[in-house]
Amino acid sequence: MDRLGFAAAHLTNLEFGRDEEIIAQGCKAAFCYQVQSGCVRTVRLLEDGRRYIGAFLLAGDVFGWETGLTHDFAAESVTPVRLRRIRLSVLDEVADRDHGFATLLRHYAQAQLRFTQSRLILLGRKTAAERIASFLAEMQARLGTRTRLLELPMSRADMADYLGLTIETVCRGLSDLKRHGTIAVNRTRIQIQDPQALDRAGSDPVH
Amino acid sequence: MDRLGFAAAHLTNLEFGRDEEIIAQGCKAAFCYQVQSGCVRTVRLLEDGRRYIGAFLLAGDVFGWETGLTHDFAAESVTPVRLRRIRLSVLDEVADRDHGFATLLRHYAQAQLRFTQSRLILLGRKTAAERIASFLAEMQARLGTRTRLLELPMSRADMADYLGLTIETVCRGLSDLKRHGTIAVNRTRIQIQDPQALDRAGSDPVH
DNA sequence: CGGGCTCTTGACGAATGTCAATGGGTGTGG
DNA sequence: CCACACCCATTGACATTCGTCAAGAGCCCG
Repeated sequence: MDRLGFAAAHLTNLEFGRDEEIIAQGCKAAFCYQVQSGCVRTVRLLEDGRRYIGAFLLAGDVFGWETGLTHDFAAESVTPVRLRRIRLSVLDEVADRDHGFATLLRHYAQAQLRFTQSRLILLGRKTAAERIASFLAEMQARLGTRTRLLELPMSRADMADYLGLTIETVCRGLSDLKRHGTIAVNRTRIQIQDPQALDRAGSDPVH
Repeated sequence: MDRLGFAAAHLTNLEFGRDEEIIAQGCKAAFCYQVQSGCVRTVRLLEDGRRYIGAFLLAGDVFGWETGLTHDFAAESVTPVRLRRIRLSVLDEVADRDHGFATLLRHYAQAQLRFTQSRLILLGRKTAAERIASFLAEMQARLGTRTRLLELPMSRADMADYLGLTIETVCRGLSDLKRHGTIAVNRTRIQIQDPQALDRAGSDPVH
């Protein structure tokens, strides 16, 4: 999605601090956003307070474009973030004029769909321990650290709501991995000591 | 996706019986398919035999197009089905020539993504009873029966693997709804007696 | 140094999975 | 046409996993 840049005249730069609302749940969809730096979460609340996190967005990721008329998910900053914003109507116009860009958008949508589908199996069929291990593997891949030290941007509560678990279960899962010597844990700092054991614990058939 | 028809020269019609394999998991992606009649499921297996169903496809639905190089999910017929098949490379060509079709594809991908995301919250945060009620409501909407009689095409095992539950839990959930007078059950025939109670039981914030 | 976070751990309970037995329908072959 | 067998659905008893509630520890910031 780097070619978003060529519509530069229509881009607005924005900044948010920690834990601020970027998009309200259910509001009318007008803009989409690309993360320049920092981390954003998409959030959906049920009436009784249950919370679910649809995605964590990192530098380069785009959100808010998959929407229909309204945003089904809210978007909030996890860390301080810098964003670029573009009007959805402009995005559509550009896609109409520029074939290559339209193709890019379509492929991006397909990739997102594949990613989301593989999360379904995680939530539908994996145990708590497997979800946690998969999550750490995912984050290591996405944060792109060749080193084995992960600096997670999000809290345990965010992890829990992303994985369909509770805070306590996430803690226990991390502690188990620690006991087995697979990782070392210090708050949001995770040292991966045995990557193969981590992959095995996540039991990901693909990736 | 009805405009698939205008590439008629490249369409192949296919038929399958009950429980046949249409696409093998992990095979190279060459074609995509549209359901003409009947029901198809997409399936993913973990090594230890756990099974997950990604989607049920009904008449009009398209599958196999969201793929990268290989199909992450297998596709199998639930009932006897009639399908139309088109080569993915042809689909891309048509999208390159025809703006409107490219836009259609993109919007279809976005709609699928939104649907899949709302399934994440179902698997991540809903109880067994809520999942079952949501499923029945979904099927009623998709089968488009104005009457309140549902003829489910799939077995309890399929429902369970779609909802991230076991067969037994699905049965118990249906029995509970029956006890409350919300539905009547006879195998795959479901009579919805109290649609409002069903919606409440599913606690869907959107839709 | 103290207050308020978040994280961690333990004890317990509830929801769901597992294992097993039974029942009811459907299809097939006699 | 009937009988049997098989498959699927259902139900019960029990086990396990995960959530809930509660307490305490560590850390960050004023």
